[in-house]
Amino acid sequence: MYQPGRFMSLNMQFSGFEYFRDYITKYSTTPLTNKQFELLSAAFQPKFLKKKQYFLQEGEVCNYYGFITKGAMRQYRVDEGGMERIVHLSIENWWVGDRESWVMLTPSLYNIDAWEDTELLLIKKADTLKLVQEIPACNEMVRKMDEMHAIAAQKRANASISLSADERYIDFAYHYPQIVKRFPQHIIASYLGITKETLSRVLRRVIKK
Amino acid sequence: MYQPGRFMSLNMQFSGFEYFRDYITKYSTTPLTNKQFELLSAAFQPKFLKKKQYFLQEGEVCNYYGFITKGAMRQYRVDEGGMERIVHLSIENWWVGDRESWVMLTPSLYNIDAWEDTELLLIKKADTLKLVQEIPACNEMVRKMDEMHAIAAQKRANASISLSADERYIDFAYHYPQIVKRFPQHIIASYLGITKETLSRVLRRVIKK
DNA sequence: CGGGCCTTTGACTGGTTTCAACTTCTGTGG
DNA sequence: CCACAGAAGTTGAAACCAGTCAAAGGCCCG
Repeated sequence: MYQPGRFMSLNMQFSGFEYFRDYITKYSTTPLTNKQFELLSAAFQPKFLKKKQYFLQEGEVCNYYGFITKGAMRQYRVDEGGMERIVHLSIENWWVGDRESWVMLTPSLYNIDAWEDTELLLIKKADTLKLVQEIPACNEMVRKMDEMHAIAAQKRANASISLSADERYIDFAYHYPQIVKRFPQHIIASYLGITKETLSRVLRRVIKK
Repeated sequence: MYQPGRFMSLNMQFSGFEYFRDYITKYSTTPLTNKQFELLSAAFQPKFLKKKQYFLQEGEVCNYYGFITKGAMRQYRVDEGGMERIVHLSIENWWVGDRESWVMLTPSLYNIDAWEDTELLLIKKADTLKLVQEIPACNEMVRKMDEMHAIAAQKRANASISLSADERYIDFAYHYPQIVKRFPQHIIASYLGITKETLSRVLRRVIKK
């Protein structure tokens, strides 16, 4: 039975696959050879999620990481009061997954689901280890991603500690306009750690200017 | 003129140098050979800081990272109102440095100084790149440290967004009792993003239980 | 003993949350 | 194409948590 190369088949299913190539090459100093890119591509499998469908549920171990080629997803936990606390929002060209569970192999505290119909490229934990060892550019990319992730988290902590609700929204909307457009207000509010009512009032104030 | 190996000389100056070896080996799956360990050691230089002395000042680029073998340090920035906002506290067996400046080679927004008399092992940016390339265990260690760092930063961001002052203190004191013992309350308060007065009241409430 | 640093306490203020009611928007099935 | 239900956003009033300011007390070290 004839089976086309994984790379080709992926390419045909996802118009967004080229974004992925761009993303990879952007992060590595030495450009990937075609050979390496195919090796890389072969490690990924496509996945479709309909709106509201889970990518990961609380208690599961995050064995897959996903690169979003189309759609929008959210990561959140449910607090004691039953409120959904958003900890992460991601759209095209971003990764999704629970980093802590992924790295430590512990059950996740979070849920991740699709906010819109979404197309993903999935990679298994074991396969990343192989890739990182075999492709230097890949190793470098992962390290840079971790660094960026840490820096971003640091900034977020600083923001939530020292900025007012108004400032926090303005700052976020400035840096991530695409995200703000893509999700409803109450989701953004939750991500910023304020209530939807407060965000509504913030917007009234901010728009005035 | 006779010059003993770097490793030996370091060993003699720092009783805490063995902690460093433990630290390294703990993080790498394959144990280091003596050869590798010497190579590693040669890249580090000892440094002493007296209490209040700066390791890094706002505006400088962080070209060195430090491993603390003895002492305690703080990283903070000064806000518009002249308040010192602590962003990081570290003691023996921890690293110090401004990750963002270190990674991006941009001027730091932070100050880092010694809270107690401190002994450090310093490494230069360029040397880390070499080590990471030449010693696989080193590469692995750096990646794991990045991962841990990213996870910790994430947790801190979540805590500062969704926990009350009481919860934040309890959580922090539970996870980092050594740090709490080592610094005065107003420093801990600043790190948690609350005022010293609030922390004082928190403690009164918490101790009651 | 005095001075600096740290902590505690009280009164006041303000930004945010909470709760509840109401409006607007949107997509779906009859 | 309208009707309607569910989701999203708005508004007001009351309660609350934490910040600010000011003053006093504790503690340690020279």
